[in-house]
Amino acid sequence: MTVASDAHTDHTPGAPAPLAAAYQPAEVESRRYEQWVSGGYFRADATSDRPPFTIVIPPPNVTGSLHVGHALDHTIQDALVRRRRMQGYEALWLPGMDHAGIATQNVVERKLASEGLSRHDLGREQFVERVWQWKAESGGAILGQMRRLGDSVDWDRERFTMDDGLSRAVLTIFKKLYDDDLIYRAERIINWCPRCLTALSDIEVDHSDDEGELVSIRYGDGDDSIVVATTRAETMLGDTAVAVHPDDERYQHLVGREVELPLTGRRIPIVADTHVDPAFGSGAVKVTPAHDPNDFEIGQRHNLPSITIMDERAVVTVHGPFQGLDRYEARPAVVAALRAQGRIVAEKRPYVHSVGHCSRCKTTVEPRLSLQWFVNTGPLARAAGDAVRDGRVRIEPAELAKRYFAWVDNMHDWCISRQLWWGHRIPVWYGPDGETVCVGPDDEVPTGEGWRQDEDVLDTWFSSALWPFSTLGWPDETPELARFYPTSVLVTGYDILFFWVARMMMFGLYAMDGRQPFDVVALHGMVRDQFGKKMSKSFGNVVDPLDWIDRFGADATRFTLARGANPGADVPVSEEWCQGSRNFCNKLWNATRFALMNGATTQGPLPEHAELSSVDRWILSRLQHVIAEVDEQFEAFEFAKVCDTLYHFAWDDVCDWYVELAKPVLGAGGPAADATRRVLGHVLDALLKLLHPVIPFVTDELWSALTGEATLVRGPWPSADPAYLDDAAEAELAALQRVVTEVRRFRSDQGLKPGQRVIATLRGLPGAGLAAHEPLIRSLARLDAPEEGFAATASLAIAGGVDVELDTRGTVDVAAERARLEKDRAAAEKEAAQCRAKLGNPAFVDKAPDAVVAKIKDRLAVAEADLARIAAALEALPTS
RNA sequence: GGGCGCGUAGCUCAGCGGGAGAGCAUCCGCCUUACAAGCGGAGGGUCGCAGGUUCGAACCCUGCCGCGCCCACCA
Repeated sequence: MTVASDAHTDHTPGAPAPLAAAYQPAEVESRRYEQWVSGGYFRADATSDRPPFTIVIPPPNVTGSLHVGHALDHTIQDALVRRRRMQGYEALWLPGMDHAGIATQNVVERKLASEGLSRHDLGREQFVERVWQWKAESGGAILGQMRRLGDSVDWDRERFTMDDGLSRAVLTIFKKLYDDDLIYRAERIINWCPRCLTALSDIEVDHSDDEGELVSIRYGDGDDSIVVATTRAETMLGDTAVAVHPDDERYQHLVGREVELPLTGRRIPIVADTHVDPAFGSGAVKVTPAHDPNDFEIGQRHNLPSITIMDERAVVTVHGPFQGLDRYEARPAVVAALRAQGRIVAEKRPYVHSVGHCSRCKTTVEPRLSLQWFVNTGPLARAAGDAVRDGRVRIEPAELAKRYFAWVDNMHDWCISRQLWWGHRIPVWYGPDGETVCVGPDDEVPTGEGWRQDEDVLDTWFSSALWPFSTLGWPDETPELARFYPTSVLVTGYDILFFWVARMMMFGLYAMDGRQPFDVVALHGMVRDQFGKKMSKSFGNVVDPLDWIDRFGADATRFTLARGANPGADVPVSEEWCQGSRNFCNKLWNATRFALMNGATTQGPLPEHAELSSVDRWILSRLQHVIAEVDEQFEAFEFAKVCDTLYHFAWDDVCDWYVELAKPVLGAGGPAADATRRVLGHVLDALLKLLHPVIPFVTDELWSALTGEATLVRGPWPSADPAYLDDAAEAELAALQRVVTEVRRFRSDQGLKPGQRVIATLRGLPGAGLAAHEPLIRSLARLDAPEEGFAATASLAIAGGVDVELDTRGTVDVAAERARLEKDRAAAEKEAAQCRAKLGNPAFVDKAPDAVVAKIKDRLAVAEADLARIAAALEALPTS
């Protein structure tokens, strides 16, 4: 039998728990998350008197699982919320998901297609039922991923854009907008997807440069003929005019007259319109009001008829020979027919031009005249712009506000009807005599013969635009709404600044009587690979966050993402960097192990100032700086800097120096050791708290082991205490580090083994303020005290006035040492020369600030002193 | 066609008016009693190019070259 016992059997509360030899994330993560949820630590109380802090999650689409971009988004939000929670705020992070209308419908339709079915085979009701089934599956997977990530969301408040409450909010605002004449129904040109068979808003259309063929066609004959160009020849069947610029002298004589439209026998007018660019092509444009947005507007201006020539599947419906042809069949057929008549005067192939595609299925969009519902965005968009202009809402980083203004200040009316089945059905009923009734949540639905509801559903962004207040109970005046609105920060990628943020602003300000939906919009970038490339399946560089969590831990995954997250900037990540983050977590683990093995404690106050060594005072001073920096960086959403600051403090200051300096003190015992145990406990306590928002699992586990407390989820958050700032101690430790580093460098250059005994004298320590530290320096630099027969064979001149004379007889490599000193001398000479040059320049001495001149003088003095010592050291070298 | 941003060490980036930095990678030496997922040390950059402002420029201004993103109704 041994005395060693299992780590979890004999641990009593309040006593430090023994830690395993290395951090094993999996077990800790599941145990801690369970503890956090069952302890109710993430629940936000609408009735407490703490200051509120609210973030509503950008609801993930129920189309699949979370990708690494979500992991970034969630890590940032979780860090913000966790810090506020530790600071004593009533912190609410509200989770939920988006029904994602067209995207989800497409996913389910694809699944059906693999069974050989279409949605029409099932019918509307059954199809929607299938989508709800899918939502249950996919949504469950997403919630599981959020748990793995460690998201500290309030699970009791989870919402879905199609749950009862949010549907009620949709009806309420639709009615309000309708009554305020901000929603209307009109026949307009809209983007139409002939595959999805629905209207699309501008932002659901992706433009790309595609190859096409530009053909020039002669309309009319003889003196009355005019040439127009098009990439969509089939649309000429619907032409109702030709337009020229009013100032274009070439066509003055034709304006007001008619020409014959080939193939159709129709005669169409020539109109003058300033939209036409006289410099492009022939300077004449064919006008197809029913199939082109510009042409539609020209048609409106000149009272032209609109002739729809294609159905919703983009199949031609007119003119015998072409009837029944798909647009891509009709196009060459029309060109061939025109060519047969000798009307094709020029062809340009390939001709690259911008073409719109359905963002969901990539089908080329066909502009189409149709009857749709629109939101009149004018007044709403103006208010949305003003809220940022007058500073009520801050966009971080500020540069991206320009993009926001460009968008809201030029917004077209928003087409909100979609010819889909999955979504909020438009709450409008049409009566038998043409009556139209908009029905709010508490209104009676019209009954009786002939009444029917609009078949269409609302654009998915209509409901997500309500997210910041609908999730808090609006339209009811709930305690949650009163307490948690406006939300504090909206965290999202800059890619949906327009899609979502601008719309939440419009509806939030409108529904909440001018109160903004959030105070700050904190934008982050896209996650990319280690070479800055976009992640794509075809390129094979996609990272699955769950894979990293499995292999390196949730904390390592989060730290890797946060470490690259500068405001608005893209975040490059790689597996190697995640390994580095894992190593960092393990470093913290081992540092805490060391502390516990040596009796570090967080019990009781820190020792009095007089009992603290300068080493203790140094690390405490550094800690105050770090706390202040981290607070500033958090407030500025500079997560990369937060991580960098804490990484270097933990690894360099605490582990590499403080712990190493503490070892001999702890070994010696006595009051000094006791003070060090308290300081070490205090520093680790603060460090773990500062890191907790970013890497919650490992820090909570270690903090519990260190303090015996259950969890630090509720804080407190450390605050900087200026009383512990100590410039003298910092200067002293900097000098100590210089001496130790120089000796180590000497040993390394000399090829001395770490075990190799080196005896040395240390001169000048009192002058450098290091008198008390000789034992520590000897310990860290592995220098033995001089003994009988000591003879210096090498000398190190160290900035700050310390000389180390070493007796390395039998081991020193004179040539190597000489080379080392020569290199140092060259560096010092360069430094001195630079300083002298500056000081020799009267303009510099005259115009530069005194502090800068004084600094240069100091540098020169140091360099000159170094040169003197190096010269002496070279002199002392054996000549052979 | 407009707008925004970026070019700093092999890679990814920080620094943004007074001594060129970090992480990873590379090289050398170490199982030094918390940690080899570690320790110690080293090498590596005319800060895209050309002008200008300044006592002084990676940093401010102008132009050029090369990248990236966003918006837009190029028939």
